[in-house]
Amino acid sequence: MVRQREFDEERALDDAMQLFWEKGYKATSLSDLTNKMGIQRPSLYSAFGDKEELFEAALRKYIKLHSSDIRTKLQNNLSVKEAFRTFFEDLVEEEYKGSPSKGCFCINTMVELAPYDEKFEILTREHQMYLSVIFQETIVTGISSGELESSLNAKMLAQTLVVSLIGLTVLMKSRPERSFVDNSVAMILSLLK
Amino acid sequence: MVRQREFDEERALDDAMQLFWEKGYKATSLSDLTNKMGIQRPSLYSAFGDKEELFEAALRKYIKLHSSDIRTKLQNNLSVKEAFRTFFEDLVEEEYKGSPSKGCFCINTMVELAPYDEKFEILTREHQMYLSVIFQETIVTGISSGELESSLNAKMLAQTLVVSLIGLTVLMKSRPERSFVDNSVAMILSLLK
DNA sequence: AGTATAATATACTGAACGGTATAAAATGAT
DNA sequence: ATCATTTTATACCGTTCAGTATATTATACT
Repeated sequence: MVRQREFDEERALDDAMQLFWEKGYKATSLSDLTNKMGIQRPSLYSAFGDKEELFEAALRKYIKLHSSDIRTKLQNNLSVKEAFRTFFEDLVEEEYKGSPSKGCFCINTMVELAPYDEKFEILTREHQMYLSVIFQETIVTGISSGELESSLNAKMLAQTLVVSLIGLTVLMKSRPERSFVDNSVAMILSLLK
Repeated sequence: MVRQREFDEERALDDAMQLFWEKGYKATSLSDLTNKMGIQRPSLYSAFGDKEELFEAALRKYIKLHSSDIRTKLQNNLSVKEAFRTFFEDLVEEEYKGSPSKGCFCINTMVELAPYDEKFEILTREHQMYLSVIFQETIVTGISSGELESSLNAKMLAQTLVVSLIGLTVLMKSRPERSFVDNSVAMILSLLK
């Protein structure tokens, strides 16, 4: 080893993640990437491979962060109902305060790439399955503690919450009236009896 | 008027719709379009304007077809519960038999373009609102006939069903285990009491 | 039949794309 | 201090992109 890399790989990957997250795969050019990452083209290729490999690394990083973020949010609350309520309400609040957020990188990828590339089909599917497991565990906790009715089917309910989360996230991209989203959240949460 | 157009505009627009629906805006090139539509580039420009105008026309056509298709499916049934059940189950069945379908053109556009172009934000939002109205009318019918409990909030429920429809459509792009989707559908339908 | 008009087909434009060859700059090991 | 090695920076590659200029073909009207 002779000359050391001048840029922070993790920092550069984070910049790439933000860009792909915001604009998607096709709409993000290599010039966009090198500008945002602050590195030259050959440095990008030597460090991350081609555009698709960089995208995959960025998505994997997002999925890790997203998973632990959701886990934290759901566990940061004594009440399970309250945890889900603040989780969904914060999701909505984040989207409606000021300028729109970028939505979910994984969901964007499900739409843009999953149908045409098995690698991304699997990656995004496994993330959704993982989220449903986190949800399920949280629901089971609520049942065990007596907060939720023992008649609830934790797995089915968790899967339904994942579907609802996806639906809300995508719907909000069209910026519907807030009441549309609020009503849906309220009704979805009513499933947690 | 002197020389008449050699191609069927409506047919050509339908071809463009299929292509944009399948591949999205950016991933569909003008060469893809002229090949599929069977016309030359200048014919396309003179008949439909530029790529974005053609895309908008294609999306508007899809939205019209989709609206009336859903209206038909929901009204083709004596029981409201049964109508929604077959609607959602057919949606899933269509996706899982053989090769995957193209999903929903409007949802794809919500993800790819709505956040960056107000024209498509409005267009897609209004379609989702329209769908929720169709759903709401159907639910009200069920309440009036006594099939559904009068305590149901038709509007909230309809909006929730739209969110669920979006979530299911997007989730299926990652081709999850069928039970994941079936469970969600069953739980969503349980809201129709 | 001749002419005006509009729709074709061909070929081209400049720009942007993803990716890379080449060479200069920098550093650890000897 | 020199050398081997790897990262930089610049400039370039062929390809594809959306869009158009040009010229040919076909039709309706006179």
